[in-house]
Amino acid sequence: MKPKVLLVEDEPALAGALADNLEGEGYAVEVAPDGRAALERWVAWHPDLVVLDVMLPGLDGLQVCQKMRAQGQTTPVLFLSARGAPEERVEGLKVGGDDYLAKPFHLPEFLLRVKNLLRRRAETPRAVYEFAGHRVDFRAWTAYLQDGRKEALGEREMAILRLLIERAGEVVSRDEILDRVWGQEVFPSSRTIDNFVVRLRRLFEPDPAHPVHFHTVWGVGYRFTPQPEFKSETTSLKEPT
Amino acid sequence: MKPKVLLVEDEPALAGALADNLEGEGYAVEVAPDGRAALERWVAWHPDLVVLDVMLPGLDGLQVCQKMRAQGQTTPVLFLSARGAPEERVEGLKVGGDDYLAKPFHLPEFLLRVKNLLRRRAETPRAVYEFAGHRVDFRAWTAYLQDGRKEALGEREMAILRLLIERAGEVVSRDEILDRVWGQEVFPSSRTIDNFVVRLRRLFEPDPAHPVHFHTVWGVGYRFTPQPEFKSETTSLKEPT
DNA sequence: GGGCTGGGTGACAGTTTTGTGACACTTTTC
DNA sequence: GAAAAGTGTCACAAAACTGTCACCCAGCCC
Repeated sequence: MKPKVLLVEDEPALAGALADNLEGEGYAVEVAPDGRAALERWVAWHPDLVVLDVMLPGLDGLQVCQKMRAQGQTTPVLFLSARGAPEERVEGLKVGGDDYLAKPFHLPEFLLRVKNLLRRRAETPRAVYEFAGHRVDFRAWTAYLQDGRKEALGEREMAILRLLIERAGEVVSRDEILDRVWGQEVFPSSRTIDNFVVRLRRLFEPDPAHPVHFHTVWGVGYRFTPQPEFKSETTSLKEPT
Repeated sequence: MKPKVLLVEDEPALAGALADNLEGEGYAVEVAPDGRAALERWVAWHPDLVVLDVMLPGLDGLQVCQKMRAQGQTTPVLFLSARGAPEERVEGLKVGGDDYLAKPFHLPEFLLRVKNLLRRRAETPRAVYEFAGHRVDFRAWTAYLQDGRKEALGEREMAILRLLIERAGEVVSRDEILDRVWGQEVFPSSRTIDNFVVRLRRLFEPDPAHPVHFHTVWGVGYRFTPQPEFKSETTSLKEPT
């Protein structure tokens, strides 16, 4: 899956240009025009890197970074600032920024620094997920099943699994899966997604015909549930023996 | 254990001052006055971070960094340079540098950036690595195989081996191998990496056709596993942590 | 210079993954 | 109920990717 970059910049022209360039490098980009929007997108989207302008209307960049760090998140942050005063740079690094670049900057340098910071993404510790006795290692692209089997995961397989797990408990629509996993350009047939879900069920479900973890939400998409819970509202309708 | 910083700077006054400050921050510091000495100390001492002046007598900083990267080493590198031209910064980042600071710089900023870079990696690279009865000596570019044979390793061969070993258990993508071993500018064909892996397998795998250590991760890259893992289908014993 | 040696390339033959269409089956809607 | 819409599965084709091999090239050491 493409690395996700959250770009926080209030000047539309610069924001647009940077976004284009980042997209050209193969990143998924979202733009937030101010601090509040930045925090909101950050929580909702879980970007892999935040590019943060220091001067912003309302909440400034430093405060945004501080807020994020206060929540124990280690998402790398690259500061951008018009004033390149050393004291300010130090401020930025002190509140937990990982890099600091003064405007106006050299575009290739910016892109390289972004790439550098993202390189660390693979090293995040939160790469193993466990549920119902299975263990999925996203770094090793491997699933250790409950029964001890070890299975290698394909790229798409992993992407879908990761997406569903990230949204555990929520319904993820087919459209969104298509968007996230395949990108806007490609449109595989609807059967394709099903196929992958089938495979996931075969791997993780005790009884693939009666899924406990990978629920189908009719007319919309799928929902992943770590624990086979019995929610009164949903199960009361029909329960086959 | 104190983080080890190798400071490569030919001007004695500056070198002394920086060394003092770094030591004041609690790092163990060694100083190398030129490129050749830098490589020598690097091999012998295995620092956790290299602070590298770009302009050096003889071998310049960029070349030093390139040499280190060509050996698959991922030790973070912080470049220092009198000329802050953007093109030069980009050069530095391209050969695998992790950060770039223009002289004259603000001391607190320097110290913060050092701290930042050290935050990344805790594990110290080892000079000699053993697995499955083989022993690899990265200093001597030599592998002592399980059966007693002794094999010389080429530079690239070593670089890839080292990179994979540093990331043991993790998938290392082809892109990343290219980046770290060859640098951003060179693009050897995709077959090239395969070839080296083939060679590594021939050396270290009991049965090269069914690799136990150098796994292919389809569509992405390779993964090194020190311990031969149990085959999936048969046993349901206990799992590695 | 002439033969090594380590690196790098292109071709080719596998492999594995991904995507598709057909078809049966379920759930909704009317 | 019956028609319509949406899903689960399967076999199979199309792509994409990897393992090898023979071979080329550039330094390097006599």
